[in-house]
Amino acid sequence: MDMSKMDKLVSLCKRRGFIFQSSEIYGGLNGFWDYGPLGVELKRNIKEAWWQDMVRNPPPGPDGQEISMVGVDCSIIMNPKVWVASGHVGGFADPMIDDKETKQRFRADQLHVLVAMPLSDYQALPEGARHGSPPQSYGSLLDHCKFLASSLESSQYCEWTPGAKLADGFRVVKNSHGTGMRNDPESFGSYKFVVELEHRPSKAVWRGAVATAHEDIYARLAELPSPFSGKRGVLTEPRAFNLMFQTYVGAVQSEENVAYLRPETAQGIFVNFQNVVDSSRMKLPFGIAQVGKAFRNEINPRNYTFRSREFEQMEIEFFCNPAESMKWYQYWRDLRKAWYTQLGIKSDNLRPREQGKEELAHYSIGTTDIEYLFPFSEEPQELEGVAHRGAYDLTQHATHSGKDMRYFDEEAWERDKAARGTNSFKEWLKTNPAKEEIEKYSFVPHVIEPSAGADRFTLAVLCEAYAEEEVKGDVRTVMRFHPRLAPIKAAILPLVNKEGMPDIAQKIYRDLKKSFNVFYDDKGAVGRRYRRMDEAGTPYCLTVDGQTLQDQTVTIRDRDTLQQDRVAIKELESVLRTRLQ
RNA sequence: GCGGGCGUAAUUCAGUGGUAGAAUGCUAGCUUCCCAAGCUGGACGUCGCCGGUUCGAAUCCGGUCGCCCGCUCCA
Repeated sequence: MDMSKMDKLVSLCKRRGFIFQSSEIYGGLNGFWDYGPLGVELKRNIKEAWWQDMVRNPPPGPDGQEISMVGVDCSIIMNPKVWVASGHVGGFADPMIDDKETKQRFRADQLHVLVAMPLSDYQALPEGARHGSPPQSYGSLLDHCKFLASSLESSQYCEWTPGAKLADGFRVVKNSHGTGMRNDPESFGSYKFVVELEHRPSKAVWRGAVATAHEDIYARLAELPSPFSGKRGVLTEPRAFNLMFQTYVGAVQSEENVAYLRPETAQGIFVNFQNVVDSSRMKLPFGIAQVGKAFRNEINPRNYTFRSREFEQMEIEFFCNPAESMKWYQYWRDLRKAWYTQLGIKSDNLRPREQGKEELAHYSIGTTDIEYLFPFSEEPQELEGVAHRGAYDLTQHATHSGKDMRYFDEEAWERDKAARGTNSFKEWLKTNPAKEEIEKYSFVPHVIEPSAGADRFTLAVLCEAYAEEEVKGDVRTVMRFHPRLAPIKAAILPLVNKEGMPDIAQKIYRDLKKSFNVFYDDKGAVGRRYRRMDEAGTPYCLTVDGQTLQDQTVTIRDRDTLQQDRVAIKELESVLRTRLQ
């Protein structure tokens, strides 16, 4: 037998009831998984450890101060405008085009087809529609695309290679790997037309732009040269890859009541920002946390539960004064890494990785991925992203909802108002103070977002825990969970099924299960029962033996060292409590 | 979505056209005072699903679903 560690782990998870394939008896469903009796305990323990350590009892802040944290639990389906504001409606629905020959795939909106047009027409384009800067609004974007499409009739497509020979008056200004689009109309002066074909593999500023006009432009895809080979006739029709799960609210399925299952829990926090401030007397800095399901229609779920279409997030949005935001960013980045280490993830396998500038989302000032080296990959994979999101989200929601998302710093105003010569902030505003001065008191908070994957961490814990070792010529498979996370905390075992041992063991079991998830087992030889508990990752086994009958003590076996100590029955609860911390 | 591989018991696998197997696990009883021991029994598979070829299909063919690997994707 030569199975990889990952194969053996997957097998154990199925066999012992950690993880099952969703709806397995019907052939499963790609990208969906169920947690079995042991898995659900493990995942609950993980979520509860997170809530306890981040929300109820977070460690002190960078200056030793108490951290203020509260939770919310938001609906999965929200007003669809939320997802317009967050950018998911525009950014998450990506039609893709394949190059049939080279098997390359790219987002349709990364195929830029700029068509010939007279210079005067170019100059007549709205400012935002000219190359180089993103259109200011969705509307102008649409207009721009339509305009391009309507001029297709008079267009001529360039060949792939820059400098390729074209008809008089045409030239190629860029190739696929060019950077920055030519935005200087003067340079077009000596040419009647400018023709350009571009494929931009990097994150495009014009996301969705051309996609919105695909009926017009994509009708001519067959004539377009492939950005990879320059060959015509190898591009497929764009196919929609809608990464948001869509549904309908109400019984009538019409365009007006389309809604989405949330692709992240974060937006529920942002839209409730003012509610929490108003209802809970929260003062900056403070955080709002949420644990919950999120849904993404991944193109290709892979690697066991790692990339699932339904998954659970543990997210914090930490709101702070912009002036202090970098301090808090560093605080959360370090704290989140330390948390994983604390729960038994070896630092060798844990890689914090600062994202490069070119990787960052356009709104992010900095992002650190906390990555884990899973056995299924040679590259570390993301467990959590700690992102400095600036004021982006609250500003977006302020713009789209028309609601004020600013925070008023009463303490700062109380401190300074005498110097400002008035008690009323509103009165002071009438004196037309400088913007920077106003923003000392009233501003949109910056946000630090530690966003962790509950299922990903559960998988990391499983991978990290799996171990095989040789004991007296036999292979022992043991899940070395941190005791806080272990699904079963202790097993209670009568050494043999006679002399009243089962009765004593049952009584111990009934007492302990009020406080811990414990397991009673009297089936088979005790060695076999120990091994069964090793596979379940149970840190302690309590065994009732002959001596128990004499002195009311039992043995307590340590999963990792196999050492046994004697403990009085009446002290079991406190001993366990200590050892399980 | 593409290419390749695979799908038989709870698990890991054997079985290439003729009555579905092994090991482990599970289970009942005996034994057993400490690490998958032993003995004697037992249960468990419409061979992923649908269709076709054939007298006859786990086996051949087509489709489909799922899993794995590589691309691709992962605001």
